[in-house]
Amino acid sequence: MSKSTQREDHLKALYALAHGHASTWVSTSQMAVHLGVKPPSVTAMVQVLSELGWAEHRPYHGARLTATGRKLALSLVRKHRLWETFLVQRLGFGWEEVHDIAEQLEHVDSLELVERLDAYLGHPKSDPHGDPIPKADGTFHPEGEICVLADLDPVVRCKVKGVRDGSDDTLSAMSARGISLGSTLLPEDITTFPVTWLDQLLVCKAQE
Amino acid sequence: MSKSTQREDHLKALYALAHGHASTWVSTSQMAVHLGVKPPSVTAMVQVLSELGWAEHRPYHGARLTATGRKLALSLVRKHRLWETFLVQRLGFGWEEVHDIAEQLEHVDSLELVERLDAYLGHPKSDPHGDPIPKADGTFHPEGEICVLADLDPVVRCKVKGVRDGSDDTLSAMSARGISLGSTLLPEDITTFPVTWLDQLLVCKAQE
DNA sequence: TTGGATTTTTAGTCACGTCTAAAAATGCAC
DNA sequence: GTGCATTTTTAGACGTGACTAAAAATCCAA
Repeated sequence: MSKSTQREDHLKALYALAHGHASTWVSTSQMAVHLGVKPPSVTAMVQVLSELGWAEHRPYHGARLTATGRKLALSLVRKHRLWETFLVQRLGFGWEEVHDIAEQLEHVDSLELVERLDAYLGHPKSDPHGDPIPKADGTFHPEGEICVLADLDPVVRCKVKGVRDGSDDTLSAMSARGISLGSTLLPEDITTFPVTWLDQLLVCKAQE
Repeated sequence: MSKSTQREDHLKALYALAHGHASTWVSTSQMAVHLGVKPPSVTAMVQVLSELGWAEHRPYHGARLTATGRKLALSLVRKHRLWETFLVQRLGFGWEEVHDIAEQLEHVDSLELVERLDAYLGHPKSDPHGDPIPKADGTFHPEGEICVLADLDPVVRCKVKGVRDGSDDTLSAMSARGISLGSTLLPEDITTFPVTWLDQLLVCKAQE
C-alpha cells in the first residue's frame, strides 16, 4: 500500500495529464514539468508506481494508469475538491486561494474524515471551480464528466459525446453500426466493439 | 525556517514532556519513548532543533525549548486543538477518535487557514478534551493555563497558583516577602526575585 | 573515590526521493 | 536506411531521518 505524499503527487500528475483516462500514455518529461522536478526523478517514481500496481511503465514510451491507480487518483481528486469546497463555502476563502491548501489537505489519510466532510458539505456534485467531485466509489455523478469509453468502469449505458482522432473509415464503420453523436450505447453492444474504438469514443453516462 | 513534519513532531514532544515550560529539561530517551523512535534519532533531531534555534541541547543532560521554539510549539498545539474542535463540533466525530486525524491536519501550513478556522468555530477557548487553545499570539486566554513563572512571556501581572519542589526555607522566604497562594505578583516585583524562584512559582495571568 | 550499570552520543548503514552527468533508445531529416 | 538531435533511462551522489552497534559520559553504590 505504502502511501506517501510524493507517490500520491506523481499519481495525480499522471491522472491530470492523461485527463483522467487510464488509456492515455503520458511522457515522464511532461510529468516532470507538471511536478516541477527533473525527468530522472519521475522515471524513478514511475517505476515505484509500477511496482505498486498503480501505473504501467513502458520504457522510452511513457506511463499510464492502471485501474487501481485511477481509482486511487480519483480518491485524491475527490478529497482535493471536497476540501476546496469546504475552504470556499465554509471558511470564506476566494476560489483562487484554495488550491495550495487543498493540495496539503488532500494527503490527510482518513476515509472517515472524507465521508463526514462530504456529508457536512451536503454531498456537493462539483467544487468551487465547477469541476465535478468523484463519488466515494470512484465514479462521477451521472450528469458528470465525459470520458473515453475505455475508462468507463463499470461499463454502463452511456451516450456518445464525440470521437477522438476519428479517421474517415473509423467514422463510417461506426455509422454503419448506428453509432453517432448522441446515440446511446448498451453494455452488451460495447463488448462487441473493435478494441480500438474503446480509446476513440468519448462518452458520458446516460441517465437511468 | 525549514519546517517539516518530523521537526515539528519532535518540537511538540519536547513541549509536551516539559508541560509547556521553556525552563524544563527533557531527556532524549523520554522523547524517544514519546515519539516511538530510538534515542539516537532524537539526539540527531534535537541537534537540528538546536541549529534552528528552537531548542537548547546540553549533551548528556537533555533538551529544552527556547522562547522561539515554545512559540512554534504553541502554534502547533493551537492548530491541533482547533482541528479537534472542528472534527468533533462540526463533523460529529467522537472526542476519542480525533487525535490521529488532528495530528495530520496540524502540519498543514497556512496561517490564513488557522485564523479562518478559529473564526469559523467562534474562537473557542478550549478543545473537546477541555484543554485550552492558545491564541494566535501564543498566549492562553486569561483564565487559561498555569505555568511556571519563568515561562511567563511577556512578564505580566499574575496570580500565584502553587510552588513546585518548595523546600521549607524557600516557602518561608517567599512568605517573608508576602507571597502565598493567590497573591498577585507585579512585573516590577518579579524582577527582584531570586532566580531559583522563577522555576518554582506556578502562576497564571491575572485578569486585567 | 572508584567501579560497574545506565544513559546518551557518535559512527556507520539504510531507505526515500531528489539531483547531475553520461549512456541508451527513439525518431526525424536527408 | 543512415546519422544526428532529442528524449528517456541508468549510474552515481546527496540530504533527510530513521536504525544498530560501539564508544563516551554520567550516576550510584560500596
